[in-house]
Amino acid sequence: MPPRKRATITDVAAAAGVAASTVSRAFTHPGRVNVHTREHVLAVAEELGYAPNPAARALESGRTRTLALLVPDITNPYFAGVIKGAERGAAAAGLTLVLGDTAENPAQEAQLVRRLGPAVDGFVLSASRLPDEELRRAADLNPIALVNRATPGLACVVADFDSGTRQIVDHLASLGHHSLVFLGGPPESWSGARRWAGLRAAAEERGLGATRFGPYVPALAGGAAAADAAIAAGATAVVAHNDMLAIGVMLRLAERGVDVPGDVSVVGFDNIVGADFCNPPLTTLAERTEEAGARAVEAVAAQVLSRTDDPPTRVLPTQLVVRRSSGPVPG
Amino acid sequence: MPPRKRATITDVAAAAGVAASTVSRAFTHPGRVNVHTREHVLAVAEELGYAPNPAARALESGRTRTLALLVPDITNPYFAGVIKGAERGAAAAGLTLVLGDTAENPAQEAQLVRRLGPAVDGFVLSASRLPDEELRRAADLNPIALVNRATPGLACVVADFDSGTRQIVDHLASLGHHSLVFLGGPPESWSGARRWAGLRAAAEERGLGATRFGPYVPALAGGAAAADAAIAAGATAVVAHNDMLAIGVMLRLAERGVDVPGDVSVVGFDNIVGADFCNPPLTTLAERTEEAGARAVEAVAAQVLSRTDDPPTRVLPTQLVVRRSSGPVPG
DNA sequence: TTGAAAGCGCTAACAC
DNA sequence: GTGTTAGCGCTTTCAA
Repeated sequence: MPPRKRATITDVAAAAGVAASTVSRAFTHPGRVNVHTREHVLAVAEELGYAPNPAARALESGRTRTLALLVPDITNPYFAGVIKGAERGAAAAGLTLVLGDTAENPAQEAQLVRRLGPAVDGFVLSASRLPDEELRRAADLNPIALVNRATPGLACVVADFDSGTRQIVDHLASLGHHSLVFLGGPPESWSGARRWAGLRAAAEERGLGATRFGPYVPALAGGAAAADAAIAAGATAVVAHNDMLAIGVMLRLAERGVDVPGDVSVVGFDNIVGADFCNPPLTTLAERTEEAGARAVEAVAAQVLSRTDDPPTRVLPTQLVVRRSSGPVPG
Repeated sequence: MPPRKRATITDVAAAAGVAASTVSRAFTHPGRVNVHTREHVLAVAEELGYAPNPAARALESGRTRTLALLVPDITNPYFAGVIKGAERGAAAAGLTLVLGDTAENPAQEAQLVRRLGPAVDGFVLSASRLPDEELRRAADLNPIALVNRATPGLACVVADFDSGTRQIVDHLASLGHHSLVFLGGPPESWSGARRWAGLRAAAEERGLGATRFGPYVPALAGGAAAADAAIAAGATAVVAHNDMLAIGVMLRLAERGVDVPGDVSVVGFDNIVGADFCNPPLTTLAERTEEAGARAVEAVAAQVLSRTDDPPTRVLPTQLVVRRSSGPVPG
């Protein structure tokens, strides 16, 4: 069964008694056509419910006016902000956004990049799991911007983890803690590595001890093992790979009768929806995820217009949101 | 600046020493080409990094192998499940998913439908705010499936609110409550109307009183006003339009020293991420949002293949998840 | 089994 | 200011 028939530019041209090219101009170069003809053409188009066929435009121009955003897990609230920001940025630039879920799987990510490549003008890759080399190869075919992943030669938007981790360490130090335990996430996570590196450096600077446990599943479910390890180690302050893990940790701590923040302070990363209403509300490092998404789209759009040799890396500020899960060291 | 050059079918044909049509066949009708030629062609294509241009295919066939999913608010965790399910369904059918955020705005939704129409094979509209008539008009041009919205003549996937609301009322009745207060969401919300209608009917059946307050903003922020109204009315059980509102209500109740569930029981709708870790964990009606997304995609895909006169309405079961926010009536 | 040629809807280059 | 024409990359007749 054929798709419903839509009015084409020829239909409009015939109905308006002009050439197809005039209809085309009326839409794309309104200035280059007589005001009267244009209005007439637009009226006829409206009446016929005509809308230009993007596929045909794309074929001619090589531009699809479409961007793809690939995220590891659409349901992860962290990416909701990135998606929202990218959506907003794309809409502002008159671009369509295609969304892809890579299921945290590099192979799936590579396949999507390959398959979507010819259909889009560029990619925003959020928390990409692809090796640097593969990213660069993909960037030869399509403009790419990375979110929370830095690869030399590619446009990147990253959170300022150096400042962020220092804020966390300063906060814990000011509460009298002498050491912290980092509950790590997936080993391949670029931002996970940056978080730990930053914490470690800041802790050393401040004379705090810092230990890393894990890797744990960066989800509620990963919290039990992480919390048990932290308890066994006698930690007074734990910093989790992300908020979901942090909340999972607090759930387990409560289950085991450990008071937060009385016995243990808990800090997360991301400031997701829910960090404000979990129990106790979570102290966490807020990233500007929406802005990151929007900026990444901008970066790709800019590269579409003029290929840059040295695309920029943008560092977005981070801010520690102190809630009730962190408090003075016990004793 | 022109987009990067990609290998075209002609490049592959030239490199393989065959005609373009043979390359085309090697990809689309593998059976109709000599095994040797095909393998050779595919090898050359692989080497050149060739991938068929979807825009060109779409132009010829009128099929884009792309579906659009429109949601009122991407960041709302409720829609994360729908998105995930739709994404999965689309991937399974070899379709690309385009995502659009309508910002809860009917005009924006209409514009997206219009603009995306020629670029996609069909739409999944989640919690559409469009009037029935407009939906039907859009359905003349593109196959459409609705999620949690029923419009005669269109394919719909809806949650079983009749059963769901009965489960809620039965649960409250079994706890000894004599009446409930419904804290309503947006007046245009189809599912909001269904929820209230169901609660009301079930309450009457069970001999419980049921009152509706609102409308409130269906978000954390709407909770304060809603909670205050419930307190003023002396409610022992409140059912909120959705989980975000319910959690917002609990936050305000805690602030005002009202114990949940000691003084007031709170029930939500949606079972979002966070309903399990808010304080206290929320009793809520779980919908199968992922399945809804996947089924809706299936429904659209089926209509693409053969236009049906009477597309089906699918009702998905709902299940009350009892957590600690609901308890025996006080006194 | 394969090649040549036409055409999908649109835009741009070139006439007039 | 507007019409004519060619061609974007691909699939699909139609011949061979």
